[in-house]
Amino acid sequence: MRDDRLNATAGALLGLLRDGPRSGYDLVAAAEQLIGGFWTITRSQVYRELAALADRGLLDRGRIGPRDRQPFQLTPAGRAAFRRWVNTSPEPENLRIPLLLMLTFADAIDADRLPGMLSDHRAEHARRLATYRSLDRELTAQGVPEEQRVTLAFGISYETAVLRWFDRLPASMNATGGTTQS
Amino acid sequence: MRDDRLNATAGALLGLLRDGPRSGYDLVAAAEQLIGGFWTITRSQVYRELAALADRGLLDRGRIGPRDRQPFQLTPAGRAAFRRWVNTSPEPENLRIPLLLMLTFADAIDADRLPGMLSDHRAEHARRLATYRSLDRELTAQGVPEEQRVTLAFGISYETAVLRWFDRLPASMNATGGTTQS
DNA sequence: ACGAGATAGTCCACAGTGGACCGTCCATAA
DNA sequence: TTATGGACGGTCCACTGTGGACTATCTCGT
Repeated sequence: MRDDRLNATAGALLGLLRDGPRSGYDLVAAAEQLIGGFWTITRSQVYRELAALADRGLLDRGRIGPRDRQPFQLTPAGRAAFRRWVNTSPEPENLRIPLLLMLTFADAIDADRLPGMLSDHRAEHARRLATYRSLDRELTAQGVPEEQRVTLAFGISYETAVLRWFDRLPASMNATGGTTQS
Repeated sequence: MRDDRLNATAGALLGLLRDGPRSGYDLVAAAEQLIGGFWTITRSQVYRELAALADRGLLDRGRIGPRDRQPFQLTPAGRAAFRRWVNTSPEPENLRIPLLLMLTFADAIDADRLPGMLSDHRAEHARRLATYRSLDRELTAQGVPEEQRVTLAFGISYETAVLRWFDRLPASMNATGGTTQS
């Protein structure tokens, strides 16, 4: 029995395919929509993984449709591999935040650029928080259970914390000041 | 004038070398200690980047010391490149959280494994929060200014938010319950 | 005198990112 | 009617990032 472990991306693809055959293109979109903010998969990687999974017999390639569209579907082996993967312990998270890296060197940043840099990033986080909140309200209204909104809840917690952090930066960095909204 | 842009890792290395010559090994340790939680650089990458930076004339290789230790030092061109890099706008952050990915598929996780998985991760975050807090107290006591503790402040905000998120997960997932501490 | 562990580096396979590029199909506007 | 802009669907590549295996060297405590 050969090494049948899956990386997280492969596991996720199998998981998404439980709902039925999809093309690589669809899978990218589905992943983006499901967990975009806290997991990413790129086109390049999806097609690479799909090919590898098909080679390992975990997926079947469907007939090529219009625009070279090729759906993939789970095989029984793929379904089993997914079940095994989803019951392994998740790897530690990985956060890469260039803004924090730069702030480590804040002494070398031109004083007149820093506030703009900060407020741009802050605005982006505020935008995301608003998006998450409105999406959460919408799903709640549609009766989507809490269990299926935990990622969204995480996003809301996270963005809220980030905004608070921005608003508590030392005044010396935050010359333009921050107005906390919503 | 050729393309003189730096990736974030290269920029960070140059930044760390402002304090004087260091070896790759030291740089890994310094980076880990400075911003370990929100930026990472691995051995392999450091040596790869150092070689590339030296080839571009941004670093000078020092004499090889004991244990093949080779220090690198900034050239004037390197110093200038750093200054340019640190004044570019930081790229968007990138968060990869396998736990959230798995929870997206929580319906397929064995009910008896889920609580353990969650509490392990929660405990790890609690540990980190404690570390950050104690380090922050220590640095504050040493008179390190707030400006040099913003990353730590971010860590504290972040871990606090994550713990709150854990504690508010639907009871159906969190069978063992969570006791918020500290 | 020796073994454990820290120091320092090399190398490789794999994973992940972003952009360039290519064709196809469809709606709509001139 | 045509053409054209944009959405769809995929390939390919260079670069960046991760983790582990492997080597050698030096230090320190017993």
